[in-house]
Amino acid sequence: MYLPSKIEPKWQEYWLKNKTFKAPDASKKQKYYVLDMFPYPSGAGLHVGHPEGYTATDIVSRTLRMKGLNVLHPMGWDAFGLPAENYAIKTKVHPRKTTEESIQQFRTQIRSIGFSYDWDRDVATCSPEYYRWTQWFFLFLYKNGLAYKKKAPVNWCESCKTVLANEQVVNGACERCHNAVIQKELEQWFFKITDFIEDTEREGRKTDGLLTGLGKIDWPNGTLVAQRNWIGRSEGITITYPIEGVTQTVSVFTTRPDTNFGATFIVAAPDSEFVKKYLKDFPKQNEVATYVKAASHKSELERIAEGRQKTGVFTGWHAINHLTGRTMPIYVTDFVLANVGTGVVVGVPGHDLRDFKFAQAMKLDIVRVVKGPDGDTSIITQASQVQEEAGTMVNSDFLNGLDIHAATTKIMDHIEAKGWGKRVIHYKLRDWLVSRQRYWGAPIPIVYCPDCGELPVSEKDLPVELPDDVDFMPTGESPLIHSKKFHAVICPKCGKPARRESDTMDTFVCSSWYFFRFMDPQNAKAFASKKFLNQWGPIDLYVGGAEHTVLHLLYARFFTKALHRYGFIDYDEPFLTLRHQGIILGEDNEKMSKSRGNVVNPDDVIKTYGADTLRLYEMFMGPFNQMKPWSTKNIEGVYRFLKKAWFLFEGKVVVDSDDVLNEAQVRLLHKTIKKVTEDIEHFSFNTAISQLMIFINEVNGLTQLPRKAMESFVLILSPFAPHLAEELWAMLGHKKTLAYETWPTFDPALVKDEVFELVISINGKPRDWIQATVGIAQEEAIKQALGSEKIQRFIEGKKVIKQIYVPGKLVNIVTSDQ
RNA sequence: GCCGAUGUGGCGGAAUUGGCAGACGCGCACGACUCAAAAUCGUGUUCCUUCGGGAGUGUGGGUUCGAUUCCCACCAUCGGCACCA
Repeated sequence: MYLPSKIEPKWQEYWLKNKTFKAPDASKKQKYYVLDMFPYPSGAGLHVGHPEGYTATDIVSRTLRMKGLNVLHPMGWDAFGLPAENYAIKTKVHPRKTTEESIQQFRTQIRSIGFSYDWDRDVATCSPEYYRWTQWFFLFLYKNGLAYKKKAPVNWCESCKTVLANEQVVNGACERCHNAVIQKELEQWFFKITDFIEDTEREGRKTDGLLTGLGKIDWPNGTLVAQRNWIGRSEGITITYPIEGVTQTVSVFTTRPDTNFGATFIVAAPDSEFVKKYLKDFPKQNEVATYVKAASHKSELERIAEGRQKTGVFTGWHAINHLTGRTMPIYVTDFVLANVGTGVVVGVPGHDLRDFKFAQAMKLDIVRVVKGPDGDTSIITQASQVQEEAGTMVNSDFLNGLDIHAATTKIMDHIEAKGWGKRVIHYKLRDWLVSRQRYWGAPIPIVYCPDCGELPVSEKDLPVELPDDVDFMPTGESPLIHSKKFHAVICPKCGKPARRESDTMDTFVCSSWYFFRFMDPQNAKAFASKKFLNQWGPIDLYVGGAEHTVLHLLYARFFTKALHRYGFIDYDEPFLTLRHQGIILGEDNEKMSKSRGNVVNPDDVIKTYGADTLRLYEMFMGPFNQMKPWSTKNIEGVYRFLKKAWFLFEGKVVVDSDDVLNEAQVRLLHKTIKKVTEDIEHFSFNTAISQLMIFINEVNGLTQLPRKAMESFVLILSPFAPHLAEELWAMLGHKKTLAYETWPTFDPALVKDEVFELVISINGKPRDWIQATVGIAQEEAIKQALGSEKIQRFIEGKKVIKQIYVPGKLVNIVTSDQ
């Protein structure tokens, strides 16, 4: 009987006890680092989505070990974060307790699936041994001017009582609780990620920027595009205009100076520097002040809810267009974003839809300066006439007749030559706000001394421990502020009583470097030694969900580039190959959720069918990176396959000769080895499994087991169903694990057939099939094809105008219509 | 609106330098074994058909001897970004 519950725990214990998958630091073998995105251990336990990615990396890891590589395959816990703290607020159970329990549960569940992790490298981000080095990273960035404090308008969630990073604001609402996010001015810590957008050089060491680095890594296209868009590089020009009757000037940023002959007004963001600086000088300062105040009270959500109706207020000032001499009224409006360029924009209503709508609302002039592909040169009165993308210049003096792109270059040169403006590059990416007014995170290692000011904690005093005895109810300030024990600190410089920074770090900081810790997890002197960082890094294969296309991956790349710049590591990209798993939907084709009641618990699957079936099923469901629904029925299919394999081996006599296999079966085995090997390399696990099924179906009736052939089969099955494979390996008479046996190779001669079925088609439609030898010549193939009675019937009375032979495949006979 | 992905039987899916559409699995039908059931094994299973064939990979065009595959235009679903000047 095939009893997974008997064999699986046994092998799991064996692997653990013998440290079968320990990755030795000293090895002559070539290294390969396979990493999963480590899970956040939530109280809900493991989800079927977790083993999807973990099985894929496990298949790759097990295969590469058999191919003779020294594989580093670790697992750990992303253990700081809001859910545990929120749960604590609700239930009064300390986050440390719930987190430790969850880690325990996750570890047990993950071990019950038989993944080949090196458990000696297990780390949790909430342990002092770990966050000590998270704090070290903060100091590392701080000392190099890459961490700084700034009063800034920040995204504030009133419900979570915390600041959010731009990335954590979704449609103007908090990513977690979906409450409206408001703007608040606070002193916050930032990491200077923008310093790494472009290529940099320090002491002769070149570090590829976040943009160019994307060009040399093997990542899914969509993720590369998302990163590029998030960084949002745009080349433009800042133009400074004089203002009529006063000495002040106004500077605007534009990427489309080509349309500047059509500029008829200027618009500034309510919270722009320009408005802040000159508000009291505006002739209409009262109206503007009212508008600015109203705008600041609007949340991002309200702005969006207004349906993009354009509103604004005139400042009373007019700027003068250098090119046309036209006076352009300056307005304040909330459709302009303060943090883009100068926060002030030149209005070209003929060729920008937003400007057009504003001009309509404010009854401002609209001038056409571009003739689009439709050839329309009439006065622009409707939105459909607003040409933004393409065309040639009109009504623009020396630009007339030029394509808009050529005109852009020409006018930029002109503006710079005249000294009216300067080319600039603008990025959407902002520096990373890492302060959190929360308890369950790594404390920021800074102290404030009344005399000496802001000082970094000395490295030898790390970790700054997170005290357990605090009231972590959210108040808008960090809970640590109320902990006397935490604050009992003296100034490292003058020895007077000082105050600790009470904010903690964003959990994304913890997860930006965990993959380095796995390379040297016990190191008490450094986050990892240079030797191991360069020996094991970079990560060769990284697998995880596509929800991390910007956040985590961008931050991890930033940390890697910072380490590279200062000589800690020799590589400047952390993840050479990245693959995303597709989301597993519920049986009803909807996203799994408690409220829908369609959640599948992996433990239940293991209980009924075993871990091998769970692994195999998740890989057999469909293409790895695609979204796919769960099906309880389809699990039966892979379970049957494993049972077939078991019954094929159980109680059978093993013979040393492969003669019990016929030639077709031998050929099939070699084809199977080839296909499984290649499919694993291409992440096509579903087709690899179907090939294994084909093989088992073919040899199902065997009464004696040919040793060599069956050994090969067991070895290529083992990455997918390792427990069963170990058991079958033992049935073949082996005493130890197959984990380091040599991966089978195929005989190229046996993969190619000697005869094939030659398809004969007429006008592209297959009509007959005949046996032909592989090396058959074109003339012979066509002759044989025409010799077919069936074919003769079809071409009778018709004129054959062409014959095509595709070697090893088909003959196509083309006839005329008559 | 922009960007990215996807679209093939009753269902999950397979097939890419353009060459037999539907591998493998599920489900279903029939058969074998059984007193019976389960399990297992075998056969069949895209649709239509006058059994000669015909149609067919989201839709409409195109290129080609030949298109699921390449090109153009559209439609639908999902995901991301979203007033970024």
